[in-house]
Amino acid sequence: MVFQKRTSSEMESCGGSHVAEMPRVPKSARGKRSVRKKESQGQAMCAFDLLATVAGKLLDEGEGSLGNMSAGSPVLAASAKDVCVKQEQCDEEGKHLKNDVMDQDSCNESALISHIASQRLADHHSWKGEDLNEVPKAKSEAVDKEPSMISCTKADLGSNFGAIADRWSPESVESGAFTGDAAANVMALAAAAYNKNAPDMYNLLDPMDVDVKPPPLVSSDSTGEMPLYGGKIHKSVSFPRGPKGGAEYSVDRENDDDDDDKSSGCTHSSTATNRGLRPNCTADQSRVKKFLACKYRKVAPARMHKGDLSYSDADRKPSFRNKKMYYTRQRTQRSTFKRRKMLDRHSTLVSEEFAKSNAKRTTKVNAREPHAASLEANKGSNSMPFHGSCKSNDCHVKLKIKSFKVPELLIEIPETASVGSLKKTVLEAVNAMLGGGLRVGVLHHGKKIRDDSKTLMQAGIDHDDMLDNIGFSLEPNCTRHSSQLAAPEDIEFLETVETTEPLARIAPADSSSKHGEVDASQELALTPLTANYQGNDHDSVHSPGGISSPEKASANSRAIVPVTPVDSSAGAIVPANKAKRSSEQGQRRIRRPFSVAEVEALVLAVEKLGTGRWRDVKLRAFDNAKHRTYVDLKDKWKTLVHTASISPQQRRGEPVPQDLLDRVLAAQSYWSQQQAKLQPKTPPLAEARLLT
DNA sequence: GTTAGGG
DNA sequence: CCCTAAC
Repeated sequence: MVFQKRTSSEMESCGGSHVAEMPRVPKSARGKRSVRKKESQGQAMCAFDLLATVAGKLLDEGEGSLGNMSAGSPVLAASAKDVCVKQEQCDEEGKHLKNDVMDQDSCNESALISHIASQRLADHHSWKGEDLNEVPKAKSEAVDKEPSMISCTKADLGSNFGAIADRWSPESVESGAFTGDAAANVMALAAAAYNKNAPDMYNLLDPMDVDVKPPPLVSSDSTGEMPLYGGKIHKSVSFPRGPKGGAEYSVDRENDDDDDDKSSGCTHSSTATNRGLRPNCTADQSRVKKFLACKYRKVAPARMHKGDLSYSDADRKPSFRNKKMYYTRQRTQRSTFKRRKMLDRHSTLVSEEFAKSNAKRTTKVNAREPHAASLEANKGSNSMPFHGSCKSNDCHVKLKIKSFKVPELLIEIPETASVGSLKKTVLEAVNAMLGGGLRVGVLHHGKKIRDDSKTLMQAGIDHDDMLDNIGFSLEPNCTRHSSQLAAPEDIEFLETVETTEPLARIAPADSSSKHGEVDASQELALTPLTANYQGNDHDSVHSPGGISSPEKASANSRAIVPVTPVDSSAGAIVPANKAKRSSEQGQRRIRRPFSVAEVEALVLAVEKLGTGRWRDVKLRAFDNAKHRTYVDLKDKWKTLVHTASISPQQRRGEPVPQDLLDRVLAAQSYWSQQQAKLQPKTPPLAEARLLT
């Protein structure tokens, strides 16, 4: 009598009857294991601190020694040991926060369940979600914090900066040039310079925060999705639901996802060390620090030991992997966690892989320096030394860099675009440029000094010049590493970043406005990307979940083409190893948020089949959605249950109709109930009676 | 290959 | 989504 249940239910055309299947005896007896060891994480060293300290040491030892980094590396390594390892301090906060939330959740849920338990599934529609919407204070507080965290994590500074700083570092090191601060300053300056060049955009750039909530973009989210299930979704009468979540819903999600994507992209570039950051231990930054620290733990040693940049990611990968647990536990908050996870994963799997979205990011560094325009590199030679260091003479010159000139940027954006998108667009443009590799140009009396080997003196730069006659410019740099950087890996990495990334990101989908020259390269860059990253969020399938697809993402921010005035051969570089890299096994599956329709189908199936039969659920409702595995469905259900048990304010992504969530809870409670009854060897009869 | 859970 | 233990 056990066997027929499937067939029978399978044949049911899922009307309103929820009671269809005899729950399969759950294998839940399997003990749950939370085996994974939590390795000490307290060891996490703050990358910044480390860097700062090391840098400090180096600097303290005199600029002279900085001039020759070939000998500097050993110094670095040595110094690193002495550096006192600082520990992440802001962890607690996050933990508490989480606990709060969790506790509340569980309370909510249990209360809810009990409430539900007494009801029959059939009338689950009757109870309103309002009951669930009460938000315990602690909870709301937690929620309130979220935005800031997100924005920060998002700005996660780092990756972008890190990547850049990192890319600078080779030169910096060799020339004894930049310290973390310098790198940061440069970044800020870049923005500042831009502001200067485009005064009217000053305010737009000023915040420099990546848009957390860009303006709503019309999304086609819930439109073409039905085909997915080939008519398997039965709109039974028992599901009175409002109009499907339309464009407005998807907006948030898009941003959300875009967000994630960004973060993932950030990941790629994150193999870099983030020296541009300041070790202020704000809650936000601490996360960043943690993240960075984790990475840095691995990267730094490799780098230090090798004494140059010749280390390959191949070397790092394994260790990254092994240490994963170090930070897995550091989760402090959901959203942050998610991001970090992605980052971690990426770092381990495709660490050196193209820094997908440098262009998307900016950092708090900028944000905190709204007036970067007047930012000063007043640390003298410490932070802004020239290539031709004044090693030979002891008279150091003090520099005051008021601004950097930035290559012209052309931005074209429809009038209808929102300010937010404008910001984003500009930001992208700037970042694309920055992310594309920069170098500093030095101008003396307006004349460019090209010979790096010249000493300042030889160049005719003396004290008197420093303040007024010296100018710095940021220039796109696409050739430098080919000669300077040792490791092919790095070159590859950089090239990838420089070319495909920014271009692809910005490339207008409709070639409506491009500047000829760059065009071709865009094509080049875009093609391979499509197979990887862009495809990342772009649902190749019918799934409307495909959020930040290029079209959507840049719907309002069309053409931004960094026009590189200098001899930039950018775009000439062919992203050769793109495919190779991405195709490597480890590639994380692209994120495909469940659409409301999918959720509905899932709910429907679960209502009928129950939890614990995901394979059947899959076959039943998602047989045609090859990208949805039963594990996915199971996971989705898990999240749905959770989602349903939290306040609407805490939910993210495309809103799931409350009634659906209600059904989720109802079904969940119902089926868990069934399982419970089965556990204590309750004969199937009981079930049969219940199911009647 | 499935399930169930933790991450 | 990923990873795994336990089936």
